[in-house]
Amino acid sequence: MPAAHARSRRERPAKPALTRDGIITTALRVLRDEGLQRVTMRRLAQELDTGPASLYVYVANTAELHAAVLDELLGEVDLSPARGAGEWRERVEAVLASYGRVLHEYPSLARAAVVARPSGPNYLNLLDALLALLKEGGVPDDQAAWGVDVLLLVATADAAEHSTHPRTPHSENEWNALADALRNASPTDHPHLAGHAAQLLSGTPELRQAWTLRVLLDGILRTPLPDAAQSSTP
Amino acid sequence: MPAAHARSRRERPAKPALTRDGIITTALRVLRDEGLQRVTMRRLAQELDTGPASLYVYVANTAELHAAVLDELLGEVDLSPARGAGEWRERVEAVLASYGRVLHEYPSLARAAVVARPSGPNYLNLLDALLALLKEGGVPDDQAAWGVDVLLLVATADAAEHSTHPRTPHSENEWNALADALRNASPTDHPHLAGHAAQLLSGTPELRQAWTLRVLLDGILRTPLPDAAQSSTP
DNA sequence: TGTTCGTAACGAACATGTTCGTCGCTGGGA
DNA sequence: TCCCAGCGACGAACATGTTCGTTACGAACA
Repeated sequence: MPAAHARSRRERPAKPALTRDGIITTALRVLRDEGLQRVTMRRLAQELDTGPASLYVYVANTAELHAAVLDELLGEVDLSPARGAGEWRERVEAVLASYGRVLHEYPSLARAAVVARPSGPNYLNLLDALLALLKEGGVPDDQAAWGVDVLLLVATADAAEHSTHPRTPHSENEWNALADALRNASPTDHPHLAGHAAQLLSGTPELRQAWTLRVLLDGILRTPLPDAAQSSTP
Repeated sequence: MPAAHARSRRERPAKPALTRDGIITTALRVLRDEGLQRVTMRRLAQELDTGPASLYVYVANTAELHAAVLDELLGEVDLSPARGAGEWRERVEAVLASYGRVLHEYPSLARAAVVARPSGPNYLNLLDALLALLKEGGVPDDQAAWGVDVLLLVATADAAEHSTHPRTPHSENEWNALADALRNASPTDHPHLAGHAAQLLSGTPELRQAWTLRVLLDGILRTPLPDAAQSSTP
């Protein structure tokens, strides 16, 4: 019955052609309206009046879709500290904190970002801003180039780790599992853990992140690249 | 027809009672025999002669199952450098390299580990070994405590990122997408990216990991904890 | 005008994760 | 000996991700 199909097409001439951009735009709308857990292939297909299979021409899989969505969201990261005044370390901290805040809004996106890193314009803006700050701080170009990668890796992984919903009992239990394990560490089996549980578990996520950032900036600033790395360009 | 059920039970008196340990052991067997992609709830249920729902009493979800499996696999990490002789930094590098090698064998496990960190005995051994090495290197106790966390976070996230199968064209494409984006960066929009693509993309994963590790160790060794962190124990 | 052919789109199918309501066994009390 | 209450186990159901083979459309050509 081809007539029925043809007619359904004719009746919807306004239907936009399937496009990667269109898919991502729709994904963003669904994300804001119903949350990330509703940003599924099927839901988007329904929204675009097609079948799930059609989307796979433009998007490799759900993870890549989420990464693309994240890239759009990255437009909300506040890069103004990069152009402002003040101590460069604090400004790096401000930019990464803003990045972290965006990731924390949509935890699953952080997880997606660990695997499939975005490469859109907003991500490039972020890279550029961080590079500018590092150079301003006197970090040699090559160290800065590798350094931004590590900074974003840590920020992303950190968000992914701390971003299991506060509501789920699972994360609570898992965290307690580790905490209990540390507190009950046997002095003979794990001499360096035993008695140090408090230290290992101390600090708020914010304090730890701030410290980690200082560790990284300090190390990036001081550590020259290995000699072998000067000319290799894959 | 209850008789059928009863008889099937009688005919299999050797069937072990459902146990978290049993589930994980079975998961390990399936992992070695058929790869991680076959370690599914349904496959395990079939292996244990039960339904998928039964497993959820002992395992919260697939991610936690994978984390538990990873914890078992962590037994293969070579911790002998921790007890050996030599420069402590190189021994940290050796331990983390071994850890990375285990993760690289089963990429999805690395991804699982970013979200749900293990807390089993093997993980504790790893923590203890790293702590021992840091202390040997003269790192203050509190800095070492926070430092091991960062070290493992980076090692894990790094494995998760570089561990998309070499076979899938997706990862290849995504990497090229980022590389192309960097190479074509406009000098006006991204002044710090333009012309520096080579630097940003240079180096083998191994060289970058080695550098990152030096960055971290150097920073961990030098950076004292913030004052506010001395007494907080959540 | 009528035919052919490549490409995009599609419907249906299969495997998976996760949850819900029910069922059957087991052990303790009358 | 019989009953029953609690609990672990279970089957079925639903939503999802992903793939396969087929189909409709429009452009090039005779």
